[in-house]
Amino acid sequence: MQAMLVDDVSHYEEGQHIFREGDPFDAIAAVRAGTVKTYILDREGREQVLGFFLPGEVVGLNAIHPQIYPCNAVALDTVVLCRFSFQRMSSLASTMPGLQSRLFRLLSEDIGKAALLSGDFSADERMAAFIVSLSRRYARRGFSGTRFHLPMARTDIANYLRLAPETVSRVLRRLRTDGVLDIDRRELRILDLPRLEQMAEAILRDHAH
Amino acid sequence: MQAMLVDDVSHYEEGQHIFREGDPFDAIAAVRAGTVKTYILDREGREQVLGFFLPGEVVGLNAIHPQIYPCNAVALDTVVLCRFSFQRMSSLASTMPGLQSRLFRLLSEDIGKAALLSGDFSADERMAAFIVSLSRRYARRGFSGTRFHLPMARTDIANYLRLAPETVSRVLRRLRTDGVLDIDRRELRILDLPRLEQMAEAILRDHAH
DNA sequence: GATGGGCGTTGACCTTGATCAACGCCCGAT
DNA sequence: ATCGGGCGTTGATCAAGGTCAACGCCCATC
Repeated sequence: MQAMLVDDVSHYEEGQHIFREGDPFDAIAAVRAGTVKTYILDREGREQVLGFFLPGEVVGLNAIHPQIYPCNAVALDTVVLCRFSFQRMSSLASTMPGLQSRLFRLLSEDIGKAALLSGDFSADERMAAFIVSLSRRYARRGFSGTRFHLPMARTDIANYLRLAPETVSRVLRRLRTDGVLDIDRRELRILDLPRLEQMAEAILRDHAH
Repeated sequence: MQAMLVDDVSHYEEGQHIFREGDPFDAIAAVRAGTVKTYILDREGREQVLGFFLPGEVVGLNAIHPQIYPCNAVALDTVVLCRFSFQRMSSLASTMPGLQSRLFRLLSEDIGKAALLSGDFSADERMAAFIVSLSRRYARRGFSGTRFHLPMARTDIANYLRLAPETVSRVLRRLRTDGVLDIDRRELRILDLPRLEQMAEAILRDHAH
């Protein structure tokens, strides 16, 4: 069924844009490999990171209405994307309840995801939630959930979590000192996942499966 | 069409619960009159406000998946609700593209709404955005956009905006001192809407009509 | 009328994370 | 090999808003 709907498989080099704010929305994009970052630029041209998308995840769902991408998406490393025509997809959804229900589900999950940062959480909690979320998403796709490479810069993590980069460094150092994780630049190893999950639970309570 | 789908019109007194966390999801609830607050309770039983729903707005969309309400909804004053069976609605959506498209739109708008608080915004910006958002939503339904009664307590506003109640009082006092608005307990009058909108624009950029 | 509870406001003090100002490391270009 | 730029880390200081501790107002109940 999925092969039936794939319009396009495309490759992007690190730093290439997949879509830009204002582009017309016509397809749902699923990441097959690599990592995608979405961001907006504010009035002064400063970047605000909205999210990171790992293999198996769908980018740009919030463009369904009003059919225009409200943000930019850029490849953080080499990315492979599968595109599904939304027009064709929603027509088929009319006759295939399973597909319609799948779309409702994806959209409903995105509501949950957007709430990740809307709480009043400490820097520790945010950082823990970010790491646990990555861990779970990598594990869900068959990758290691305790040892992974961070494809995004500290400044991007900080921006996404609405923290200063200095604070990200400090929290990571504290977590390393406490024996919760080990980190060397972008190589991360989780040493005490239950501890991290405990720190993250207030944030991730809606996403425990 | 809408009359065709209405299962139920019900009334709630102030303080009555409309649904509770864990209740099975079976219908979409549209507010016809009054105001609804949604909240969750954390592990220690503390309340976290998730949103306020005005007349014409739909409560509980994020329950579509996984068919269980993830939060509580309570009437802040006398509330009239219309319920639409989601089962029937989604079957009909399969054959009526207009309805399906309307559902996608409602869900997509909810993603946008959840992002309201996910940024790194000052107390002033949050308060301004809250007031402008209320103003626009009241105006959209034909009520006055510059003079309205706040149906929720300061503690609820503070909780929703992730601020302390003292801070809400202080910001409102500052805005009154600056001549931006006048407020006496729950009666609010906006005196300088452009100024408020300017303060709110970083937050509301995604929600401009 | 008196009392109690809920709500909102106010001032003083405290805490968390941001800002500012460096420094070190790594990698690519020359 | 050297240099420059980007990235990450570290320490000192500052600021926004939270916490704590009141007080005043309003309304319902007795």
